Amino acid sequence: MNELAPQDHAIEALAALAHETRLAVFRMLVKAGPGGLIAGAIAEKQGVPPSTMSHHLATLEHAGLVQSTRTSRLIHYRADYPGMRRLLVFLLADCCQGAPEMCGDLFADLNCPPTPLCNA
Amino acid sequence: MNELAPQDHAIEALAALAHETRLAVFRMLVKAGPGGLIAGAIAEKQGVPPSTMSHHLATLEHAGLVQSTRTSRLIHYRADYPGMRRLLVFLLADCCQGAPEMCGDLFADLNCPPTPLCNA
DNA sequence: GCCATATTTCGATAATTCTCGAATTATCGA
DNA sequence: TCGATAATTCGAGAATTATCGAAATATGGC
Repeated sequence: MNELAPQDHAIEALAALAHETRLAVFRMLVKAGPGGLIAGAIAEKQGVPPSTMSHHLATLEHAGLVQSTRTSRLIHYRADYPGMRRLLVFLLADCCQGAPEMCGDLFADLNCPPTPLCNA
Repeated sequence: MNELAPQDHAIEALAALAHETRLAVFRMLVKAGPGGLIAGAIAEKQGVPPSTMSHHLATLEHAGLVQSTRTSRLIHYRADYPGMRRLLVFLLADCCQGAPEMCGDLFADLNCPPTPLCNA
């Protein structure tokens, strides 16, 4: 229903990540892989009350950075890879006209093992 | 003096970009190239009062996303390419452990002409 | 149905950020 | 030095965001 302009979508994602707890949670979920983590465990790990964490997770989900599914009483949260990818592409988009040196050969600065996926 | 942890630095940059006017200004400066733009012109182009724009530019500069230099009465602002690059590298860093498909082959999604710099 | 568990939603306060006119600083030209 | 221009800093009100306990919702086991 609510189709947002690309830059508004990006602003929402940037704002969601611009918070100590939420950024830590998102990175934790990325590292956790596709299995994700349970809401309660996330809150405990970060040392914040469940209600506060619920707000943060809702913010991340609304921004398209995480996804959730319920299995019985537990709610699993996992990183939304395509969503994060959209943000990265948006941020990289302006490199072509104006500043290719800003993002050219980005992977050279990462300590990535040279796997096909990461350095593709 | 004030050496910030990497994630705090990233949060500052993310927060700086998570604002309609500031994001528009930063993208404008990236497109403008190394010559940058004059403060007054930026404010006029965005339709905000000079004092408001000054705050926004200071926020971007403090976050390490733009730089300024004065030439006589004019202050030139330009995108801080290494600064933005640091943010991108930080955001990409977790791909290696956990989710390489999140950022692998990112440039395939860009409408970049296949210049060596952009697709390096 | 009842109780326990997992999580969210509500609601109210605290903290932060945003905005912009007015005052201030800096620079130049005459 | 004076006046004009460019931009910033100050200050205060408006708007937004953050926090978290209490109440509500959802699920499963007995």
